[in-house]
Amino acid sequence: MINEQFSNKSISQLLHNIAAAQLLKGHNRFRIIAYEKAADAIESLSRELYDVWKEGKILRVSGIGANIGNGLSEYFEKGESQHFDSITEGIPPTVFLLMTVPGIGPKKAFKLVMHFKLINEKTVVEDLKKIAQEGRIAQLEGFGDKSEQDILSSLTVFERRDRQEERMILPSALKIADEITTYMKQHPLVTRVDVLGSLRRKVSTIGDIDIAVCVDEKSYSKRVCPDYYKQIVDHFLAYPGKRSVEAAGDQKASILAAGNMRIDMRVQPESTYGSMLQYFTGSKSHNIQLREYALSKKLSLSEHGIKDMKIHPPSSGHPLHEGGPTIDLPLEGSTPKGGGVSHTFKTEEDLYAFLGLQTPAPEIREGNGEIELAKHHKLPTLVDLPDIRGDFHMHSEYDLKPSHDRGANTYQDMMKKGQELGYKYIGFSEHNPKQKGLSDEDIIAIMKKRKEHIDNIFTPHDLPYFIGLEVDILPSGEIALPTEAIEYVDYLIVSLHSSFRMNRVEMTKRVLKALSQPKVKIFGHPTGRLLGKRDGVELDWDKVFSYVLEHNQALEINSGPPRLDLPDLLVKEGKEQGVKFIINTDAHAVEQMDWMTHGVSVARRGWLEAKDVVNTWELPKFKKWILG
DNA sequence: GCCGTTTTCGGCCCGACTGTTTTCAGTCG
Repeated sequence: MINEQFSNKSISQLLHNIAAAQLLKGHNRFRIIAYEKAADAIESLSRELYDVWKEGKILRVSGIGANIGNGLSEYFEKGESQHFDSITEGIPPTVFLLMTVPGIGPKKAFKLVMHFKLINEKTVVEDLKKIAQEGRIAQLEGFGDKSEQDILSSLTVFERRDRQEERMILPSALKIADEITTYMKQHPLVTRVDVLGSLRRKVSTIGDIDIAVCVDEKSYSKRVCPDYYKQIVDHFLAYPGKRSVEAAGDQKASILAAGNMRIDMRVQPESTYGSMLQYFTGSKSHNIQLREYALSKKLSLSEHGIKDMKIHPPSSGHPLHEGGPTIDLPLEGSTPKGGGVSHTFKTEEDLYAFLGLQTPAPEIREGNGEIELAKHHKLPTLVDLPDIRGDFHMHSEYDLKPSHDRGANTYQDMMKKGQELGYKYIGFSEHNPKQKGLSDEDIIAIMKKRKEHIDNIFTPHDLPYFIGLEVDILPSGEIALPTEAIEYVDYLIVSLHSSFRMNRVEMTKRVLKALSQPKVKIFGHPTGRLLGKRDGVELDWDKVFSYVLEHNQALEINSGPPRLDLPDLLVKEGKEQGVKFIINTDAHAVEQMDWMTHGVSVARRGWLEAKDVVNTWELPKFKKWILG
């Protein structure tokens, strides 16, 4: 558990503030951009930057170089940085506070603070609200009646926002996205609707939902009905699940839906839909890198297409034809600046191919080196759901007096579900019997009886099965199971379920000790995080990686939506060191065995191929591994 | 301030929307 002051959100905020301070002071604008890029990179990091820094890898984060890196090191060590402080010096802290109100950026915030002398951090929101109500903002140069009203309503929302803007776990956001998608498809001009952005990239938590709407090509080429787009936007704004309208233009709009989830929608015709898919899917970092790469080839990339800056079209306006189809982009009213030939793309594959790139899977479009590999057509073939041959972390209702919750279904139910899922083998893993009130002899007897029970109920018609157990790692590093009971299992999963706040050195010692016990093959939900509720534990991951590598063990990718643990970035780091993984659901009911798809998404985001995931292996190879 | 298979110097993503002006600046994603 790290100090809130050092959380990614806080650090990102800090760098944004520094960028804003430089903007206000008129510093070099590329320096400002650099700080903003670093802030964005940290915000979308799937691990805590503080942990990355502790591992000495802070400079590996794209966008953090020597200067910002040093500043952050100092900040992490001392809780403040002289360098950073010197940049923000002279800017009242209330400016940064007001910047967090939607619609107020650095310049407006500064202007308001200076003009109205808003220097009390505790009352600034209240003070500004009062000033707005008195109609004094509208009199300020650059402000008007409308912006005064906007500020007033933003402030009101801001006041009761407190902690509501938390991110949603993936399935909850998917549900909202499904509903709006279905709704948008009802419009006759709509030919296709896609959920893009972080949802398509399968990020573990979702901040907002992006959808793209494709309209009938005819409506575009005819151009007899310029209000076609408007009709789509209006349809979107009339969504019954809408709480409020955030913005609305000719081709895009934003609303707030249930749970204050923001939904951004954009309209595009079929002829340019590929560009839209690409633009709206890539993370900010992926898109910026892609555009920079395109620019190095004198190609300018946008959501409408690619402008070739090398060739200038004849003044008659007829575009040259080269490569894909070309049209005069974009729609009336926004002629591209500087001329250049425009190429449009119906599919993403066409777009990437035009740039000479392999198309990266959506899950890895994070700007973490995928563009570099795409140039050489060396992107990995990512593991996929059909590759999975079995689930090894599932809890049945069998009562072995477990230390934690039991499942809802019988072994037979889970076997049947496994067969339906097309699995080739399966593993059962209740929690270990609780130690309180049970003697070692009791536990050994329970474990023996359980094995007999399982061996009795299945026939050769059932899938090959393995008897496992999820065992608590005690604070001492011992496991919560008497050694003699290990005889009655084929494999053990060891997991942290208590004492999460332990320092890095002690925690690493504890985990490695648990991993050294006989028959331990899997480290379950390794960080112990619960999304939005509990941070992961502090561990020396390099040590964990090399230990499991050396002892032929696997790190679990737990598919439970509140966990998604190991996190994708650590999966990627582990893979780079040769670590093997197992994707499990941790199902406590047969329906939850369908969660496998979420774990596969994490694996894909961690760049895993099937060979890296042990439960994609053929039975003989897998058997040798798990019993080995 | 960051970064590199055309660069260790000389570049740096792109467009939509909004409000205030009247051609643009600020903000956002």
